[in-house]
Amino acid sequence: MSTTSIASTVDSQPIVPDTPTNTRDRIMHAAGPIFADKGFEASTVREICQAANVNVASINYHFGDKQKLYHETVLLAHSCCHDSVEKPAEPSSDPLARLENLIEQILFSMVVNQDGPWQVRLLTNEIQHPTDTCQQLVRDHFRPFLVELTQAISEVAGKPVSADILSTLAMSVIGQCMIYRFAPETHAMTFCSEDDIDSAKLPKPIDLAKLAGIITKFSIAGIQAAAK
Amino acid sequence: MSTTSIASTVDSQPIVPDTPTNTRDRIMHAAGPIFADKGFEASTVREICQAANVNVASINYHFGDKQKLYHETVLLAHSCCHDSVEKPAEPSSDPLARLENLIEQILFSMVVNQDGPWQVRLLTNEIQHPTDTCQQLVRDHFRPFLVELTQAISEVAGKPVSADILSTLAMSVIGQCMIYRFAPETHAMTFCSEDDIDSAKLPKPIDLAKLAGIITKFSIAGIQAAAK
DNA sequence: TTGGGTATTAAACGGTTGTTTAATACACTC
DNA sequence: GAGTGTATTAAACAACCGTTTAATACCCAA
Repeated sequence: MSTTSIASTVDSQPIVPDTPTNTRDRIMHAAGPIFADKGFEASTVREICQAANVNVASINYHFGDKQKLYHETVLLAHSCCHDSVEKPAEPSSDPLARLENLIEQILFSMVVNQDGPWQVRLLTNEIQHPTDTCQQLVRDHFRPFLVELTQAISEVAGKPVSADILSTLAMSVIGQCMIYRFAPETHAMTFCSEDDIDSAKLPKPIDLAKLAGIITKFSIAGIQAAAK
Repeated sequence: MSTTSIASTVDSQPIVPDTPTNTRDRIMHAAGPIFADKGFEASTVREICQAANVNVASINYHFGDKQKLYHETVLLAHSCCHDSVEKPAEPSSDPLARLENLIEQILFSMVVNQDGPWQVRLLTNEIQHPTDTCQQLVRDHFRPFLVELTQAISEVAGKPVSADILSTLAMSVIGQCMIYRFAPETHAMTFCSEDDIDSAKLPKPIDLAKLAGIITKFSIAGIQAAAK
């Protein structure tokens, strides 16, 4: 509508544009938050197309059907999150520092984007109700990350511990972070006074570094206690 | 159909019968696992009625509409779970023992009923996407439990700690337990080999006591480290 | 037996779903 | 300019949704 002219010779087109110009991307960026908020079944192609300002038939034309649109949207969300997390250039040789960095990674990638981007919410839904799309995510993303985490935990423990215990410890670390993603509303309802429920949702990004520090200290002590 | 005769004078009718004889209860017990598996929107009144062996009009007759059926089903799930958790008759004076018992309570009430009863799954869904029904649950169940937990943590810490830190520690304890509920499939997919994904789902009830022990030891060390 | 309240049923209701169709608009090569 | 392939559109499609209706079956007091 606005960019009809000659500029289609690529050039200044970012990989993930904020306001995508082509119809296909516009549909996915409109579908993302809707799928994330309401789930697959409750989201209708009509509201997605209305949000994207495209015709209802566009989804079937560009993606085949609603299910395939969902699949591609989840993969897009994954690639966005995967890239946005900042990893240190050189992994520290200190296992404690490495553990703290890993905890920060989980916390930031899973919590910080709360009310902004929709990608994390969509991925969290997949974690809980995995579709075929999720297996791909596990293989490409979660498992490699978990190998790193388990290695760091093993070094923090100092002594050798069984694989079972090791995976339990990893779950404890992950659980401490993920709870802030899984139960934010309930967390607010539980801790806040009855009146200002909306006021205090998730921890602010400012506090996240401090939160990561607390969880790290908590975890280091827990890991070393389990190794004794 | 089968029990048409005189026995309607109550007598041998349990409060929560396994195979409810009256239509209203049969609908709720059929709706529970369906709502838990597929969510509110994706569940249809027709499949619920088919599972309950009742007419489609029965839901509207007995509950008004689909939404009210959902509400009553969640409340039923809550009352079932609430009653099934075993609390010690006398709360121990030892804060460590009390913490371990609380962790066992979360773990057992949230994990042990995995593939059997549907109640926990339904409640977990409510925790993440709270409806009006959830506020009632928080007030009646979660908040009182959290007061107990926070009190135990405070005593385990020994020294006085700020309320902020205290609630963070409580979240760490809860998170370690809830992760086994929130991400069971992903957990299996991540830790198991590619082939036998279905074989190892959640920890068996047998292992849950051991798991509770590990989490407790982990948490005690973490709490005391945070208090230093 | 009669009358009335409750429970259950088959059938139909209007509305919405995801998807398809057929026509149109556009950009480009020959 | 004719022809071609792609992109977009309004309209229609059959199927399904939650809900309503009106008729029927049942039980029990009068």
